[in-house]
Amino acid sequence: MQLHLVRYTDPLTSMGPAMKRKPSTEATAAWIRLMRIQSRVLDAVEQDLKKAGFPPLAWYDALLELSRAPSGEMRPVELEKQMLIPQYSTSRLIDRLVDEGLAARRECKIDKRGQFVEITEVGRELQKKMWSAYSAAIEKHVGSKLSDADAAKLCGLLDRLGCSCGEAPSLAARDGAPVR
Amino acid sequence: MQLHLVRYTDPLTSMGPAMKRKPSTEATAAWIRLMRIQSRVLDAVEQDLKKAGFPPLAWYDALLELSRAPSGEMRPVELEKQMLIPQYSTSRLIDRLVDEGLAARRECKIDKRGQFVEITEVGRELQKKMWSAYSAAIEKHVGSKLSDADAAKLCGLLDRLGCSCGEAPSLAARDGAPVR
DNA sequence: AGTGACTAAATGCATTTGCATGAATTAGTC
DNA sequence: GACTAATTCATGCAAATGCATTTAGTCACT
Repeated sequence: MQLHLVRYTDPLTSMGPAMKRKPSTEATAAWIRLMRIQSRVLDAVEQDLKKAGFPPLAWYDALLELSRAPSGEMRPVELEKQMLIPQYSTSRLIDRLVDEGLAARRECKIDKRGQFVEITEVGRELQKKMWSAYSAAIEKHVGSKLSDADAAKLCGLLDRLGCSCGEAPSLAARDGAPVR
Repeated sequence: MQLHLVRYTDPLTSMGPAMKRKPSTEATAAWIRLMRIQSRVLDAVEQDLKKAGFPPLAWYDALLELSRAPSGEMRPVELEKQMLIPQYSTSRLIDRLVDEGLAARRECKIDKRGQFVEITEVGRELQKKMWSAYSAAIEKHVGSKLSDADAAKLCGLLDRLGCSCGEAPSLAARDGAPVR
């Protein structure tokens, strides 16, 4: 349908060595759905959490990662890799967790550039409380709209776009769901 | 519809007045994938556009909506509804488009509270140029990883989460892909 | 016409993000 | 060991975002 674009709008497209193929209507539709639905569902879940008086989801993700780490501590760099967020973002997220008494910075003796971040008891408790509200929101906005079989299919299709998202499903579902 | 909900009853669920049903591992896994993959794919596409020297996707969406509107103009409120972004966000987006000469504010005679926003020739050109890069990015990050049949399946599954995202696929793909 | 409820859009202010850079430390190389 | 490159983390600054409020205009009703 957008053939006319290819045909005469853009001579650039046919020139470069970087040949630009146009997506099928199906692919485009999938892209749109992926963007719109994700945004809606995420919004809905975050709103639920917020209404219940909880901090943003990113905090949960960080607390979950920390709580899973051996002895509840990890390096910021590691956290950064797990959460797939930029370095400065991690740094500031940790700032806020520390400010709220949910985590603490510990000196790192083996590498003096770095540090360790350790989750506190309060942090662990918050993570658990949040999971209760969070899981309810997931059920409400995802689980209740899809059979398990369909959810699994959806996973499979999405995975092909990202080439695996790291974590085994069984692990992920054990006591929480990291997001980004 | 959601028979699986009724199937099992754990003690937790049947306790509170606020019935918190836990999601299945499949649902949780789907949620995680939806969040992570979307974020990755969106990032990848936005990066491609940025590297090509183009403004953010939101600009494209707005320009596309405007270019589709009869005589290339619409009310901010309408744009807001189409794009599913907050009112203040629309207001500022328009500011930026106007600053760059991509759109112009027009007086609205029938309702003096409001206004019309009209896309300029430059705006239309930018929209077309962006679509060329944008569509290439969609093909690269979505189309090339999924058969058309699978893309269609993915659409179907996602649609069930959001209960339709407004637009008919054929229309959406005609000359662009609005995102949020 | 006057009042109050409502809608369209803009804006002030605090918070958050993105980007680039800086400071400290470690690693690699000769 | 001295020098350069790479790493870990923090931060200043500009831009973007979210939220609440303001301004201006409309509408319904009496």
